[in-house]
Amino acid sequence: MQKDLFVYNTLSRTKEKFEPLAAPFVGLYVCGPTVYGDAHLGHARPAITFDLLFRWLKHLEYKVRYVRNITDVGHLENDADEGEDKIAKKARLDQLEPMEVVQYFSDRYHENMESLNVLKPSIEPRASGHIIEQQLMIEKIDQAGFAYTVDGSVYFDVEKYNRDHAYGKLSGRNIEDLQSNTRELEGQDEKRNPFDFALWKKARPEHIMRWPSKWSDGFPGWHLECSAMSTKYLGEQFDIHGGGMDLLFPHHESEIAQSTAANGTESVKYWMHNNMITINGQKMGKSLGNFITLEEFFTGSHKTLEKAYSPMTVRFFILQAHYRSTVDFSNEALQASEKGFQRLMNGVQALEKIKAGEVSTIDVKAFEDKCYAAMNDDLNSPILISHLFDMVRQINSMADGKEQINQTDLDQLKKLFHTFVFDVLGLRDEAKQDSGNEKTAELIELLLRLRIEAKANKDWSTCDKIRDSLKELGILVKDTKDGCEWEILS
RNA sequence: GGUCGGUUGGCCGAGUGGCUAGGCACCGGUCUGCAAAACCGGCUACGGCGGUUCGACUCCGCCACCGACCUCCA
Repeated sequence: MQKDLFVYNTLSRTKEKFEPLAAPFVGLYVCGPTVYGDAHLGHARPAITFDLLFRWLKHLEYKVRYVRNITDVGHLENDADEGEDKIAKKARLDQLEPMEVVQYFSDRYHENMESLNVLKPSIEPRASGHIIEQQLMIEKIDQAGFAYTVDGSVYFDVEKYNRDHAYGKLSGRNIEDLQSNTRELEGQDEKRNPFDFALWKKARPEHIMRWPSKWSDGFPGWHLECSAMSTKYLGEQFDIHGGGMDLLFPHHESEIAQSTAANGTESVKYWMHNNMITINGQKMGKSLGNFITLEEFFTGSHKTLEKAYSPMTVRFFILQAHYRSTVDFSNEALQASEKGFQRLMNGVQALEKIKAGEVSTIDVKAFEDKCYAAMNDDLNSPILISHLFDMVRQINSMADGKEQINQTDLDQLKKLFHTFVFDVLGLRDEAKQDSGNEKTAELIELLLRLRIEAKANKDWSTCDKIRDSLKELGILVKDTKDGCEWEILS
């Protein structure tokens, strides 16, 4: 009934049937954030995309080990020799210990992820905690003959690797093109070829993040941490590696080369990449300076934002586009998502109040099949959401007495709706959360009872006064056939 | 310049060789003391030019435009 999951594999550029290397176990590795600044909307995309995958795999009863790293070393600011470590740079500016910066932004990241209802990964390793593993991997690569050392720095010999392996297979490049297209950067003279990349870099005297090694006091190269940590926690071969499309080249390409060189085998079976979030049609990114942090979305404090957008609005907005499409940010789009999300939540609440009848005019089984089909088709969350909206309409019709449902179907529908809305899409009803205060709820109920009395007496002015006053407090009153409902507006 | 991807209605965003999602906005109707909500209905598009086909938004070719990557980037 659940059919098979198909995922788009960047390696083959096609959707492939997902078959774990060792079912029911699934190993999933995703490139996490570099913690030297607040997370922005772009960071929410892979987090939510792979959260969706994680949730779906678990729903399909796979036993998933989800590893998402935190990058807290490496990643040079400019180029290999002239640049300084991003973390170190930020630390010097703020007069903080590098690890203090890392801790601060890691905590902020975790808070953002919690707000977005992103599940914690099974393991969240830090690059700085795996220096030894990275050094050991360099040695393996060196022993295999794919590394060379120049003045305390170790480089990966791409040309040699390419003789027996296809460097560029993931990103669709070939070494000749790279030869002619790689920019001439300063201080690259240590490398045999411009496309070679560092495995270990000797630290200059002022470089404060450094570790001792047999080659030099230095730090590991950009791409190494993911290879080392994925190997450590998921094995030399594992199922899925995810990340943003912008990491495809050179990061993931180099990961493949490193792992293959070190272990002798191809490491990843399925490569999955989420697309970018754009703003005014351009990628939102740190380097372009056009990013809006998640915190700013939640508080509405960025000048581009017309208002604050709740975490669930942001999550829903992202889920309404397929993960492999770009999604363009705009206030209009966010507000459409906000309204839509509210409609969905209202539907969930309406469903709770439906009373079963004798017969069903609703096809619950067809609904179920369509939902599974959507998710199994490369996590097509927008299609899933469209089916949920179709069902919301039917739920509302039931509430209006225009459609009917029997007890068996009703139970099943409630279960399905709950599963897909909350467990799979990972949404949560924020209004419900806000009204968590029982006293508040009781007070509102009291006022509404008074209003119903006034209404019975056709005392419209009292009636409207209560409704209007509540609205000013952010509480929306909706009359129904036999009474009224209320909800807290965000 | 190279590689890859995109161009869908007022906006966002799916998708398929013929039956052409969904949300938001807008318009009309039902309901309602009024409003809101809800329901019903309307609005209904696939960048341009050729080609394949009984039939293309969907396949192919060319062109235009946009973007990503080629440097850290989610």
